[in-house]
Amino acid sequence: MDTIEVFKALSNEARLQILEWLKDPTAYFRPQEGVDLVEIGVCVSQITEKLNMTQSTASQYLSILQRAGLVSATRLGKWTYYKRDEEAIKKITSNIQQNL
Amino acid sequence: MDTIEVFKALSNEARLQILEWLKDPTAYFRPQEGVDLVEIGVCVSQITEKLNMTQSTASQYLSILQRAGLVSATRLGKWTYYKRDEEAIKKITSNIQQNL
DNA sequence: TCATTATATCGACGTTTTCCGATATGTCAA
DNA sequence: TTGACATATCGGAAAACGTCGATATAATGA
Repeated sequence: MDTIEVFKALSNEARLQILEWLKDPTAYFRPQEGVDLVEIGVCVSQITEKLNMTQSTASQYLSILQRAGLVSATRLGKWTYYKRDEEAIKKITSNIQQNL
Repeated sequence: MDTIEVFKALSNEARLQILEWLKDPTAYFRPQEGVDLVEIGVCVSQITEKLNMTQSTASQYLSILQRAGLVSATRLGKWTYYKRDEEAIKKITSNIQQNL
């Protein structure tokens, strides 16, 4: 768990926004054909749409969040679904709490 | 309390190092003529020395930490003493814990 | 007042980050 | 297989960051 990578990932308004939205996917995203937004996650297109940035940027930002261990990805057919990794986030915040 | 500024301040190895040292000043810094390292803080020269960077950089990094609310500064004579603002840090970490 | 010392600020330059458009890859359906 | 769609990756321009040396400011003491 590289703390600096986590802080870097969190040093960006758009990425914090994504994490925020993913806290309550059904509140922020349209329901998806036979996919449980909460269990599986939200696809890149929907995040791109809300972000008001290009698909390229959204994809890269999701990658950064994933590398930092804050979200996880699941590929299903054409779609990649991203969701928060609450376990990991709990470990990270408790680590920050303890060591900062 | 600007969260992003905090994360940016923490996205740097040297600045994290400074925060770490300031947790236990007497362990990492020489005693200072009639100044309580713990109560008043550590002066810029001593931090510069340990950082292995220039005085300019140390001063700027301390400024960044201060603007993020992580440390506070006290000027006494020629010296500026920096110490962790534990109150603020507690608020910040608890805020991260709660909102991340 | 002047020299000295501690700190802050300025200007610069290389590196990293931000964000984009273009294109490649993967997947499905016809 | 081909076309269409979702996502990832590449290459780049502009902004921000990391870090320095030089210089300005503040405080002290001779």
